[in-house]
Amino acid sequence: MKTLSKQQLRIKETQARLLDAAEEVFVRDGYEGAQLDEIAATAGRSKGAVYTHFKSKEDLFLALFEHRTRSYIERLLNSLRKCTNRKQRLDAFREFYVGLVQDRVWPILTLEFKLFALRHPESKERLRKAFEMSKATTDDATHEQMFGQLTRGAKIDNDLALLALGPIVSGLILESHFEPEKLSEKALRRILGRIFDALFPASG
Amino acid sequence: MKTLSKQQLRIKETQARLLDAAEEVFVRDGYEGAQLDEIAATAGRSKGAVYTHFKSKEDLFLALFEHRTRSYIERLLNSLRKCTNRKQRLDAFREFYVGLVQDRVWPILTLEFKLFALRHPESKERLRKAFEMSKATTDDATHEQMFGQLTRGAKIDNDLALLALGPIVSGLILESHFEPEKLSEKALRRILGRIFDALFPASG
Amino acid sequence: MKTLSKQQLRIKETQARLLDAAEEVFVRDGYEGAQLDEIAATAGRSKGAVYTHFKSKEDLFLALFEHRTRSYIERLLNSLRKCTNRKQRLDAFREFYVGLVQDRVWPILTLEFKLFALRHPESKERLRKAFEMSKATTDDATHEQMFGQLTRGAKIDNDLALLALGPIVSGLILESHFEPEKLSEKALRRILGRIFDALFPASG
Amino acid sequence: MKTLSKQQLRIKETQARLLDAAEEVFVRDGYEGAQLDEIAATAGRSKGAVYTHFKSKEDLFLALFEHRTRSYIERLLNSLRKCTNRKQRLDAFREFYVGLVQDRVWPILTLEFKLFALRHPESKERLRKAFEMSKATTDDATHEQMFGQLTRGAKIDNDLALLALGPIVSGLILESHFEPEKLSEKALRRILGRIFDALFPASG
DNA sequence: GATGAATGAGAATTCATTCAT
DNA sequence: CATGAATGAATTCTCATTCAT
Repeated sequence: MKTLSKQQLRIKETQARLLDAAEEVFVRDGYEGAQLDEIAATAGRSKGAVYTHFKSKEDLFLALFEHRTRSYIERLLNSLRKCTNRKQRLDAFREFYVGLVQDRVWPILTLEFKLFALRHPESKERLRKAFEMSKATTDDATHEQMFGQLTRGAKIDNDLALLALGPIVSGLILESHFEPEKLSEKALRRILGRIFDALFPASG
Repeated sequence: MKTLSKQQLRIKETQARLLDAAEEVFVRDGYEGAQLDEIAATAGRSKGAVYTHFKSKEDLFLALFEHRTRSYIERLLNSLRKCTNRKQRLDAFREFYVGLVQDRVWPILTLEFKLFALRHPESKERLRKAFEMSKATTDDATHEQMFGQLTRGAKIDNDLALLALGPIVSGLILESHFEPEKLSEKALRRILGRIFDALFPASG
Repeated sequence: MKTLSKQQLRIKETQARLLDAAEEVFVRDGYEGAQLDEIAATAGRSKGAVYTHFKSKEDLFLALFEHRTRSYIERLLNSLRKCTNRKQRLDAFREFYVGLVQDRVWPILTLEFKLFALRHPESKERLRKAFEMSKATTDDATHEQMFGQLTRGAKIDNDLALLALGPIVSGLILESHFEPEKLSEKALRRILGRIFDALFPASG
Repeated sequence: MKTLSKQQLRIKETQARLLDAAEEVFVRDGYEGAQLDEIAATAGRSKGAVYTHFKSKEDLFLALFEHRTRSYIERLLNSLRKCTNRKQRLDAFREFYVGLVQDRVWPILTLEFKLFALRHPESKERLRKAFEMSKATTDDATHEQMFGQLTRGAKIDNDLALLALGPIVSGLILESHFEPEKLSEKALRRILGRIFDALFPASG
């Protein structure tokens, strides 16, 4: 158990504040539209502080992605760890995705990252690693624990479905901003649930 | 039927070129990242020409959205018009959505517009009208011609599903840029088809 | 004889103004210290205009060097052209260098360019070409017309002396800013004259 | 003879390291281009340490000038002190200047200081004192010891020549960076020697 | 004395927009 | 209608300087 000095605490806090502020501003204004000035101000720090901790706007953006990705994976793995049988695991997994609907931020940010990646081939490598990370959540063992032993064809379908879930959630959340009444949280859950069940029929 | 003078033809052509160029550049670089200079150059015109035809960058962007939206609606209505019975109509409709996966451009542009709308409340009104247009495709009559007479609950579900389809396609297309092998066009069609069938079970 | 349109004239004028302003400000403040803002203002143009005509601050700086180098060479060649015999030519040459003493600007700018070149190896190639240009003034023919047929050893010494003259003038002009009374124009001429004669003894 | 405590030794060392590092970086990058960060790093210290010992970047720069000026004067006076007659003294003096060509650093730094002085009238006073110091080397007594009793006119010429020598060396050293082969150390010595002899003919 | 996180003024550069031709 | 020179607001990033530890 390491005790952090006051300085180290302050540093940690600054970084956390900056990441939080970055998330808020990047989601609200998009990568290009976001101004470092505003991120800094939102974090209660000065512009310069951003550069003490991140090499550039892009670096901050990517660091944010990596950081949040880690959190989400952590969260998913945690809830999977609590499960004791296949059914529970699958339900936890289903709930994780369906539950994303409550999160107005991450799915949008995810779109932003993907669009960024599309448009900045230079940072492709770094983003690839982070994407990798988020896809690798379900290694073979975990996969089997959730879906059981599948035929090769069914396995491939499952993988595809896994790949598709995130983007689908993102798309839906984005749309819900324009039809908040029709695409209420409840409605989204129902749609997503139905899609999930259609994509993972093997889970029977 | 009016014949256009050479002058008018040139104008039409310039506008068409600019819209095409705008589409290419906006998709590639995003709204903020796109430069009028480059759009103009891609269209084989100069920056100034853009301003002859459009009030501003934003105006060009919105005009593009309206223009393309009209095309897509046109296309959908055309294929529906050719149908003679409910089954055909539903299939045409299904094919329209599933077929979008061939289009690497429009679904991405759609995301871009939505994100733009989210972040530019000033132009919300204009965008709302265009969105309206694209949603209104399926008025009650058309709706019934495709899905038959539905119970109120089923009708609502159907509406939701209609709303959800576009964003889902966009999300999937975007993702496919990062997993082009796994999310091949064929794979996307299969997934989308399955989702379509899950969302429109009434269509049986 | 080409007539320039009003537009072309304006462009020419802008470029000339910018180069003049650049010279003034670069000499006064040094390359790093010079602000584009001020150069633009001095030229009666806006910052943006600088970028219409030059790619960057560095580009402006280098363009200035090339431009001025060309002028000086032109001037020297012109006065040499008027000469009809060796003695006249040598005197013209001598006068050119000694006369530089009146110019508070070019010798200092020359130092600035050299220091810049030392510190920006990236643009070495471009600067090398300009330096080349200024050294190549005296090709073999011109050389012989001034100094006559020299032995190999004397020729080498002459070349060295030619190389040394410019820097010596620059050093002296710079110093004269700190001892304006002692290093008056007259005093500088005397010193330079004496040095010239010591370096070109063959000229007898 | 005071013995310094460990503390005091450390201070001395830090200052010496900082001055050395400053020299290296200022020469390499110029005053404006030099970054305190890099000077500190080169000295094996942190940025903060610079401010413990010097009030500002400018202060460090000026302190460096003063310090080095003192060394050079010291060195010259030392070699003069060893001499027992006029001829020896004059030779020592000549050798001092001609020998400067071995030093790629001080002559360039000298230019940097002069240019700085030109552009920072605020610190003119402080620089004037240092310049004074370096010029005052040769007080009347020393002067006479080297050059003998001169007529008023010859004395003035001598003074001018003394003033001119330094800048000439600086100019030549700078140029030699661009023509290292032609302006080799040997070539420079020869040119400088010739110039020296031309400027101090009285020394016969 | 030494550290380095934080500050914030400052500068180069970009780019949508205007307008004379 | 089309051009592109010119504008100038806006923005990222730099770096000397400060200060709590």
